[in-house]
Amino acid sequence: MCGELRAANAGQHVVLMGWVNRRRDHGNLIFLDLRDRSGIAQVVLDKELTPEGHLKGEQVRPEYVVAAVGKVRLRGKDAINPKMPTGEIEIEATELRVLNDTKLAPFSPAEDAIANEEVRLKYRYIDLRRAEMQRNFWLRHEITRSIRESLSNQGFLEIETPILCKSTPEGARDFLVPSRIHAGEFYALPQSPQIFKQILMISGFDRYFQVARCFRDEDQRADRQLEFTQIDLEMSYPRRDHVFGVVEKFCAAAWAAAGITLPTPFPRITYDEAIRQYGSDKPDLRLPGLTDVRSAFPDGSLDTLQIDPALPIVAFRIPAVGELSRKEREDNHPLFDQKKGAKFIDDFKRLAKSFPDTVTKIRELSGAAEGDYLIVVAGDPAHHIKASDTKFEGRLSEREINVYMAAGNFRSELAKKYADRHKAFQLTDELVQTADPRSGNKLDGSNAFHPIWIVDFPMFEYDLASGKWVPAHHPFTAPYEADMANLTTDPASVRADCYDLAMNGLELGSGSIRIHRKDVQQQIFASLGISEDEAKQRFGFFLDALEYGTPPHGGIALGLDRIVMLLAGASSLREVITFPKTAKAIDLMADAPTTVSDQQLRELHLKITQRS
RNA sequence: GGGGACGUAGCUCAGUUGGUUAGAGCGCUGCCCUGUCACGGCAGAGGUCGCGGGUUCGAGCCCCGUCGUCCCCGCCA
Repeated sequence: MCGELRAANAGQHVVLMGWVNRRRDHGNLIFLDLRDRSGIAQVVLDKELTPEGHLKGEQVRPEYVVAAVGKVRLRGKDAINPKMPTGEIEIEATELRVLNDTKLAPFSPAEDAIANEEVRLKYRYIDLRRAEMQRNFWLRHEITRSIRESLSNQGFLEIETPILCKSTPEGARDFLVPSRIHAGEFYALPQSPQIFKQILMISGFDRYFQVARCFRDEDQRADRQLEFTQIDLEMSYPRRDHVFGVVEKFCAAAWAAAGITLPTPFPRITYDEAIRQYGSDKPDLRLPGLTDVRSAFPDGSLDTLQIDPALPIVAFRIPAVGELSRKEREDNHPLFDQKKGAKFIDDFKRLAKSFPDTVTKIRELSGAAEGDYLIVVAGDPAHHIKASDTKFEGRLSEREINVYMAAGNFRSELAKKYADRHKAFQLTDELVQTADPRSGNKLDGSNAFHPIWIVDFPMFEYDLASGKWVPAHHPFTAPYEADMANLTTDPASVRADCYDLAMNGLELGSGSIRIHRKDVQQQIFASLGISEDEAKQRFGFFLDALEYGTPPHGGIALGLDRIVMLLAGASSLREVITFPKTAKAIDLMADAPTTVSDQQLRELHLKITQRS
C-alpha cells in the first residue's frame, strides 16, 4: 500500500496501484503522487530510466487509475519531505500502466477546499476518496469493531431482528412497505428493535446486542437522518447500574479506538436538575450552566421589570465574548425562543440605572468575569402560554421547565455563535484532530468530552394538542415502584426508571428498565388512555409474550452515527454516513425516492391518487 | 407546515448606489522545464449570474414567485 512504505522498505520491488493524486511535470522528470486508502507515495518517472513510463506519465491526469512498477529507494537528503509519512522514500518506476482514465471530476479529492455539499453528495464516490472521509469511515469501522468486541467480552450475543415489522402507530412516523401477497396490507420498517429485543429476553438470550439500522420518517436535522444506526442492547435481571456499567465500558472502548481515554464512571444528574442547571435534557457541560439569581432581585423590582414572580429567574454567561455593541446584542435576539413564555435581559447598563445592586449581585452569583456575555432569563407575565402550572411536590411544573428551556436553548445558541471566542468547543475539535488512533497512544479526553447520565425522567408528559398523557419515553418503560400508587391520581408525579446518555449537548442514547409484568403494562396503557382492545390490536403479540415467564429486563440504545460524529469532529451526521439523504430526504447520488412503474404499483395493489 | 442563510466559470469566491465588454484564485487545454511535493514559466479556453415573471432607458444587484442546498422551530414514544 502506498501510505505504508517507509525507509525500511528501501530496495524492495513493488507494484503500487492507486489514483494519481497530483502530477508534477519537470520535462524529463515527472513526479506522480499515487494515492490509495492508506495514503500517498511519490513515484518518479525518469525519461532516461523508463522512456515508455515517462511517456505515459506525460499523458496521465489527476484521478487516473495507474499501476507503478519499480523499486523503493531512499530519497536524497535534500529531497526528503518531512510533511509526508512516506517522505523519506520514493518509487523509482521502471514501468507505468494506465489501468483507467477519468472524466474530469467536478472537484478534486486532493484539494483542501471542500466543494459545496450538494456537489459532494451528487458525486459521493469522489467525495469519499478525500482523506478526511476515508479517515471518518476507517474510524467508524474501528469504533464499531471495538464496541462489538467490548459487548461480546461482556457476554452479549449479537442477534438480528426483522427489518419488515408490524406497524405500531406510536412515536415516530413509520416507513411502510406494501405487501404484494396481502393486498392492502403493509409492513413497517423498525423505528428501533424495541419489542423484538424485549421478546429476546423472554426467549432466554439474557444479553443481546445489535448494530441495528433504524428508520423514522420524520424531518431531518444535522444530527438526524431518516435511516440511522443504533447500538441496541438489552439484558435480563439488570438494575440501572448494570446497564450503565456495560455502556461505560463500551464507550471507553470506542473512545480508546479513536485514541482518546474517556474516564468512567460517567456522572449522573436527575432530569429536574438538568433542567434547572442547564435548561436542557442533554446538557453541554463544556460551558458554565444556569445560575438561580432570584435573590438578586429585591421585592418590588419584579413588578417594575415585569417579571413573573412565580417563575424561575436564572442567569448564564458565555465566557470571553467581549464587549458587544447594542446592534450585536440585538442581532442575537432572534436566537431566543419567544414562544416559551419567557423573556431575557441582556442590557445590564440599563438595568444598573434602576437596580445597581441587582447587577452586582447577578455578576457575583453567576461568577461572571470581565468580558463574559451575561444574560438573565425570567418568566414573562404578559406572555401567557397554554401550559399546565400544576405543580407536584418537588417536581418542576411545565411553565417552570419552559423558562429553563428558553434559557438553555439561548445558552447553546449563543455558545455556538461565539465558539471562536470562548474556545471551549475548540478543545474538543483539537483533541479529535490530534488523536492518532493508529499510534496506540491515548490522549486524555476528560476536558473535551463530558458524558452525563440523565435519570429520573417523568413517566408522562401532558400533550396539549390531544389533552392526553403521553409516555415521555415509550409505553414499556417501568415506573418507579414507589410512584406506582400515583399512577391514576397524579400521573405527572410518576417517575420512570429510564435514562438518557448525553455528551457535549448531544443526546447519545436512551434506555430504561422495562415493564415485565402484564398487569403493570395494562395499568400503564390504561393511564395512557389506550383501551384494552387497542393495546391488543397494536401490541397483542407482545402482551401475550409477557404472560409466559418474562424475566425483569432493561436496556438502552446508543446512536452509533452520533458517537462517530463526535469522535470524527464532524458537525453533521452526513460526514459519517456513506450515502446520506439531504434535509429534504433525497439521495442526490442515486436520485431516490422516485416514482415506480404502474406494473409495480399493480402488483402491490396500490393506486396513486394525487401527484403533486 | 413555519422562520432564516445561501445559489455568479468545473471548484472556491469577489462583484460598490442599478450603468459600457461580469472578475480573481484553483482546476482545465497547449507549449517549455531533471528534484518537485499546493513545483515553476508562457499562452489560451471557459458564464442561461439557479429558474420564471415584474419594475426600469438599463437588473448579477431592486420586487414577486419558484426550485435546490444548509441551519433552526414544529416533529423525532
